[in-house]
Amino acid sequence: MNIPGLHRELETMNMSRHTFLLNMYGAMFDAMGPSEWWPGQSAFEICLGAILTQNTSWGNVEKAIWNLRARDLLQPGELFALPEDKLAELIRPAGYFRVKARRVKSFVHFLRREVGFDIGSLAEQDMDALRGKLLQVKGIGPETADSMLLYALDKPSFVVDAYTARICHRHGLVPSDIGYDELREFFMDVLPPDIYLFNEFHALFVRVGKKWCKKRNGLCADCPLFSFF
DNA sequence: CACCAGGCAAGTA
DNA sequence: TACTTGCATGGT
Repeated sequence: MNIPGLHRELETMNMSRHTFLLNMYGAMFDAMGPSEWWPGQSAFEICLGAILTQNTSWGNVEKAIWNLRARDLLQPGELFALPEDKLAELIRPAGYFRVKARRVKSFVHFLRREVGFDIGSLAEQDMDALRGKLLQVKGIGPETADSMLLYALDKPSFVVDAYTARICHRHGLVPSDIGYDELREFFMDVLPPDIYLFNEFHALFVRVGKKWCKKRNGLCADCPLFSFF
């Protein structure tokens, strides 16, 4: 893949993109240790969290999930039966609660017609075909779909998010306006489709980004990736 | 007070 | 197709 605006040619550093990315991964892992993502006790809970955390801090999502857990509602059938306005009130702390109630509803409707609420059997489907189906569900965009595929369904789909784009752009690897699918391919084109690698890579980007790559920040000398600038 | 958080869909031109 | 806007709570 040729990316216009790429202002760091890794080849001139006598290094392949494959090697460079794995070195970044190693530096982050050495500094942060394993992430043990995604938090959640079931595949369905992970999918739910993927919707609830859209543009929202995880702490707020935890409160919403706790509300559902306390009522034993962390199952697709239970949420299918729950009126949308009741669901909205329970997930209020996660923000955008009316929008997200609708999105959760559309997801459990998808589960019912696709696999009869048996989320485990989703994992038997081909990854690309399943990704296409998830993207047709209103409220599931590319990041949410890939999070579900990787963290809930054990599919090697690389998850890209705002931190991934920000970090890669600051390191001169990609243009700032790169699209989601292009950035995903930037990784998937050269990395082995390894579930553990993809899991940790995304988690480490988020953890490192939260700590050292906030929107306003410039370069931080204590960032584990500082030597990659 | 302003700004941000593990996005997405719908509306507009 | 390419931009813009609404959604909303809670932490810093």
